[in-house]
Amino acid sequence: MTNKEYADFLLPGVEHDYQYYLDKYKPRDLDKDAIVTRAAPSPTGKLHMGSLMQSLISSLYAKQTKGVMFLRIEDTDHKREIENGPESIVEDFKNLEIDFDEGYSFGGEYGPYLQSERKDIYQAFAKKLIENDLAYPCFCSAEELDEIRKLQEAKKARIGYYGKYAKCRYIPREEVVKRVNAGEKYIIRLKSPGSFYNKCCLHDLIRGDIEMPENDMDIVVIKADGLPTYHFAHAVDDSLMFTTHIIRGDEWVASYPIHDQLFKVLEFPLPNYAHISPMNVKDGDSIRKLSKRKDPWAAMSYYDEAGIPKDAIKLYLATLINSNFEEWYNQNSDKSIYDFTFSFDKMSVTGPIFDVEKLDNISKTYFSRLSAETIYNHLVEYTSKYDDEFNKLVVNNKEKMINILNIERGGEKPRKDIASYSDVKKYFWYMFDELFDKNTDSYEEFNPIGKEILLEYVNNVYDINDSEEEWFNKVKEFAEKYGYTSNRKEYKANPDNFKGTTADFCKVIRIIITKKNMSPNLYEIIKILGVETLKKRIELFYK
RNA sequence: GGCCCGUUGGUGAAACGGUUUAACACACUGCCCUUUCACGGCAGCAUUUACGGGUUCAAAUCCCGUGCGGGUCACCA
Repeated sequence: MTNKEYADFLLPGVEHDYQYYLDKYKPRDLDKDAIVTRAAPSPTGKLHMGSLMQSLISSLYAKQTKGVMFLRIEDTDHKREIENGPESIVEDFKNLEIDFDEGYSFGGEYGPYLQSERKDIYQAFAKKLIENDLAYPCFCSAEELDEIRKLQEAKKARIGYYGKYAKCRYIPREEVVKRVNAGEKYIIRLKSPGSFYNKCCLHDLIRGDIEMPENDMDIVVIKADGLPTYHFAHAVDDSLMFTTHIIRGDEWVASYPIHDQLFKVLEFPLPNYAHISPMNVKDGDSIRKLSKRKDPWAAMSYYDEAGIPKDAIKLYLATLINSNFEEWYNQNSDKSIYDFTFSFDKMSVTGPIFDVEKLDNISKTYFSRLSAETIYNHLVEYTSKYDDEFNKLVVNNKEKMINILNIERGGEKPRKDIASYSDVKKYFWYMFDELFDKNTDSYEEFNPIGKEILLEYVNNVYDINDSEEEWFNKVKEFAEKYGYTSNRKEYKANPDNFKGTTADFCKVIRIIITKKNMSPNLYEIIKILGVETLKKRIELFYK
């Protein structure tokens, strides 16, 4: 039996040999510096902050080098897969506005992009290994493996399937044939040519050079279901798909020696690696990895519900990716994150702590730079999904809503208060009678003024056509008549001589019409609300 | 336990042996502006880079050790 026949015997029914695939996938025709990268999620759940971070970084580098970013679904573990896994991932990426140039559901020359559909490809390369005596079948059961582990623990030896512990490595070919023919189940393991006492070096783009012992573990290459392990799939896929940069979580650093060896043994050139640190979160006094279970804000759905724009999140992540991004962006606020040149060596080796307050600030700044029309459009979209009642008001009062959003917007110093689409209702509910009338909040405190005085102001003094300056002058004059001085310094010197300042007078009006001490420009609010509403709310307050 | 990584203020961080009395941004505090709250402006906020040694004329930066934090050791990715 030749080696080739032996390989066919162990992995029968494989349509093509590896040379076929080597010929089939041609190198990409791209600029020399173009980065080809990918998102390679396993369909085991929803996308979260960590996935966004990884895919954003990948897409940033692909875009800025005119490279390619593709999507590959790593569905080699059917046990953990959720229903509609791949579709749900595509959907999530769409919502996050991460664009792919090719990949699962996007098409491309290097597919299939669903690993379960590449079984033949992996097996073809596994056969190559067998032919070269670099892989062998293993008949060990879970129990046997467990025994080996226990033995190693007792002897304080390194744990794993290697060296003399790799007992199936030494089974003669004749016996293998006999056992296979007898129907025994087996998997394919790498016959590791490495030694624990040799060094292997990872040249990481972010972390620099890391020296580790060479791999000497006979790791599994093809599992019992015929599908590859992550390690083997990584080597085969990223070679055949011509990925230039592997950008992935740092939990993979430790298995780099395996990957290094696999690429060599398969005679593939090594790609570049960039291992990114996971995002952390402060939990009391300790710091831990962001957790899908414990941290509601780890899930992207949290931001969708809260109405925090994806672009604001990306802006925040960009500041974590390259800290000099923020300064650049503050000077180039009209540009997008894709206009900034990110670099690997400015990326931090330590995992950042997710800072909700910083996100909040960035989101506020982001909103302050949007036009009222843009916010309006997104608001309609947001409320249609999460707030029917408000959605009706927003849709039926388009002009009014835009006017409201326009208060203190534009110009050099736009107002910064809205940080999410849900904030709009929180800050402006009182602009709608429908919401005001059923609101049960109590009025914030202030020193009262008689109803007659207020009505006198509304009926005799206020004119909706006044400019802001005219309006304010009239307010000052009127308030002065009732003991509210417009001279702040005078008031400070002798507070007892006055009932208050113009500010105190305005406060009364503000609270009566909004219930709150905090609101945007009063003049604009009254103007949008109109005299009738003003009167109605005064009546309501004194009722 | 083995292997690997990290450790600069409340947070993200800059600094790549001397231009550092450790940038910048967020948060916080105070003042100013002001029709409120914000925004904005100004100022303050690490006597010092986890700790201990060493190398050097010179260390946050290089080396060693300790502590602490993290990752990884699956037929999971």
